[in-house]
Amino acid sequence: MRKQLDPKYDHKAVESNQYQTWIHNGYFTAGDLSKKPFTIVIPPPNVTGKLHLGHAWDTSLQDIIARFKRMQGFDMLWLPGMDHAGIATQAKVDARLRAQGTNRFELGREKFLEQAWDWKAEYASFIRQQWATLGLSLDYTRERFTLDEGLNKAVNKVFVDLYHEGLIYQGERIINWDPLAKTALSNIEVIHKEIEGSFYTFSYEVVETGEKIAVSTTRPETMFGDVCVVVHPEDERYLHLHGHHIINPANHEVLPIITDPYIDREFGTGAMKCTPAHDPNDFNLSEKHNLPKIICMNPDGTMNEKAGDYCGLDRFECRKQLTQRITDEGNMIKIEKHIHQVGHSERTDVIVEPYLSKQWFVKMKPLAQAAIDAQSTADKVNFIPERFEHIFTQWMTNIEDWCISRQLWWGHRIPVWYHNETKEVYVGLDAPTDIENWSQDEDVLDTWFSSALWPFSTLGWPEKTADLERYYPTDVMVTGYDIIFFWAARMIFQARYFTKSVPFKDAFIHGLIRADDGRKMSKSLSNGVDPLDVIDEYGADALRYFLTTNSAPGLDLRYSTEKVEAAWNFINKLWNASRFVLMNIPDEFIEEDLKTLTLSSPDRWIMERFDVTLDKVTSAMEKYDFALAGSFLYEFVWDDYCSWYIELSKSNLNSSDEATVKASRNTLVAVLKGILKLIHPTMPFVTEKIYSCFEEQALCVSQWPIPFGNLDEEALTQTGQLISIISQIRSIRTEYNVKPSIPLSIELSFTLNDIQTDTLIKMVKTTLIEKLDGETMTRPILGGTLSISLAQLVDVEAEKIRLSKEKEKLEAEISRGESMLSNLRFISAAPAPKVEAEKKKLAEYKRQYDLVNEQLNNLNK
RNA sequence: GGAGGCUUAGCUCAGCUGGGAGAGCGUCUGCCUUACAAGCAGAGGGUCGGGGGUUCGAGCCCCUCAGCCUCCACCA
Repeated sequence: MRKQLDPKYDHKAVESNQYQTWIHNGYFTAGDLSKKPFTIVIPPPNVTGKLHLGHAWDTSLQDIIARFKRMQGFDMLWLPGMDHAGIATQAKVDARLRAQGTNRFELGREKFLEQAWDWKAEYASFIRQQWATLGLSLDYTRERFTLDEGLNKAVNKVFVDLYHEGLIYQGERIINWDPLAKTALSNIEVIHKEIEGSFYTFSYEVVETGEKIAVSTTRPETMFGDVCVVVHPEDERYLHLHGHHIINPANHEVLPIITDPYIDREFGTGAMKCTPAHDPNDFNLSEKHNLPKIICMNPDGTMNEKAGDYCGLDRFECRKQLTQRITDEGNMIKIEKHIHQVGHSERTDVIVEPYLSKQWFVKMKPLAQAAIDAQSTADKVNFIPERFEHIFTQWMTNIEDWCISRQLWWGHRIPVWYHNETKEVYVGLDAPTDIENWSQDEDVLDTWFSSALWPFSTLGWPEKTADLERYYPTDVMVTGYDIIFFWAARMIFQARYFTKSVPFKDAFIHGLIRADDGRKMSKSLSNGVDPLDVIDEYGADALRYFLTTNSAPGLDLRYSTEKVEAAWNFINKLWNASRFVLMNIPDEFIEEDLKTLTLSSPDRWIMERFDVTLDKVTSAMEKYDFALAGSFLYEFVWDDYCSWYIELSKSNLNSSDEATVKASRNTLVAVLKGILKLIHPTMPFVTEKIYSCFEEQALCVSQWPIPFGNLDEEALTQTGQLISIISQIRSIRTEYNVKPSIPLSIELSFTLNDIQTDTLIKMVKTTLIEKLDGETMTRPILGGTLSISLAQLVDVEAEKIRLSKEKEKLEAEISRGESMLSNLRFISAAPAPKVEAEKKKLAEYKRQYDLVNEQLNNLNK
């Protein structure tokens, strides 16, 4: 008994259990050495929480590519994995511990890490479940985690090698400090937000002359770390003060006045306080002038003993109290509103403190330059859309050294040991043998340090594994433009350096998903949409179709319930069309080769339409333009297959001629199966379900369609004419308000066969007669004319108006065509097929014009 | 201060190398036609942000103006 489909499409019934079947059969396990490999590694989601719509989008795109390539006959490897997400996960575990009334310091490093691993296990299984719900064709036999042992080896190797090459160094520099997480951050982990602050101008007394000068700052609390006041050497206002001293109004210490051309005379008062330990520019000045660097804050953002009475106070509270005191002492000149960009921690959102600290850095210039240079060779990363390459190269060009050490516990421990007595530094893959005399660096590496190695470390690098050999470099990386800097760029330069190749040939960049109000989805706005909720209501197939067919490449996507519904409706359409096919084939139906059958003209017509669609869809998918592919499929399924072919096939299916019935059944099935294949990458569940009614073999491992190649011009014309007649009659019925239930008789300038005549009756309740009596009107249709007796119509005047409009339209078309074709520059410059097409069109318009004109004259008689 | 994106039908958006303006939703009209009323068949609706230029031909290329958005950036 052939499998049947439920009368109603129920996405829950369709989507449950399917995934397990795929996985159990190992359909997604790569390794068929007879095929050409194609590789994608998943951008590893953070184990900080459940996946959001952005992930659903990103992974759906990858799954489309993976399923498409698999069906095209590639040995498809889509490697899954997750990211330990250092600071983000640690913050989550910290929060959980806080809720349990404890903290990581009470637990100690080891116990804390156990907790973190528990957290990871919990969320990893949740994420895997979400992947399953989405239907992602991942090879779980190769799943990796950024903190697993193999990746740790890769990380250590990279660190040690770069260190020995002089590309990793330890240095005391101004870094971005997160006082809440108490760790250093890299530049891109700092979010600059425009906020309204105050611009304080204080009065400083010059020791030698007793006069007062004005100095401004936005951060008065850092005055405890000031070491001098700097003016421009040629600033006439201050020439007489060179070599003099001032009194710091914060702590009344005497500081020198120095000069440096760095100072912008136009800004503020032209006199700048210098705080080397709390400002990168001031730091540079201090290096140049050999000034001391005074740290006045603790790692948690409170003031230290340098702040005197304010010691222990939070930096912002100190700011408040200090400015009050200076005001009380009469040294406040003014406080102005000041709008400026202030750095915030990406993860904790607190204001970042520029802070002098000893950290590990990657020297970026040589690495970046190599990556940039390679982009002008054949062995480059193709960014799709192209414009993202400029964003990449620009960033790489202006890059600063990368601060990679983090004062966290959750992450790859830095492979550096310090000798307990000699303080000697040892950097190596293995711990020193006399380990008892050494202490390992307490810090861990930036999460992105390990993510940067993801495309090759997951395949076994630095070991020369078979997988690495076979699947690397990967073919495409799919990711959002928001992490080009964080991730894509770093993968590229690390791969370049360590594997001497690109990490991926294509970088397919998509946008961000937005809420239906057009704003970013965010917790604070509570406009976020949970993919699982959407799937529950509409199914994963509908969600996937929505996500992948509703935006242009590289642009953002706005969530829209209506469009998810439209996707559901499309699936419903496909479902019902499939039911129609199943209803019209007997249980014992066995497919036959279409070439051996006597195909009707609609059969050939739909095959030709399919071939055209196959071609367009395939090439759109090769270009990752899934929106375009989706619309081709939508039109073909809904318009060509359902609205026309199924309707036209009904007469054939009812035919008394066995061969006609057989051909029609076979065509219905063959084209439907082709459709299922084309749609499968986008909507795997419903297509697999329907396909199972026709085939034993799973759709996901079936072969991508090949063209029917059964083109027959005459058959195409015949069906084209039939469609033209039906459309014309439908228009006439609407124009003259002739109810569909009222039969019409028409006369044609050419003949139709019995089945076509039958179709006319079925579809538009119209019969064909040889010669109409009385007055008629005649309309042009494809390759001929259609006449209808005026007696059957209600309103002759309306026809006159319509004809006049039609005439005007045709006149315009003809004049357009004629002017184009009489233009020598067009004839010579335009491509020949274009010119031919225009000639053909003009001839057809002229034919129609003559007809319309004649009709109009008749009616006006 | 740099860089990029967007502006097309009432709404949300497509429009690939320049060669007759499209879709979904919404609106109007008519249909329970045995795959589908979450459907079917028709219809209406746009001087493609403004201006200029290149071209035989511009939604698409160039210049310019305006509005919205995003990213990058150390001005105290």
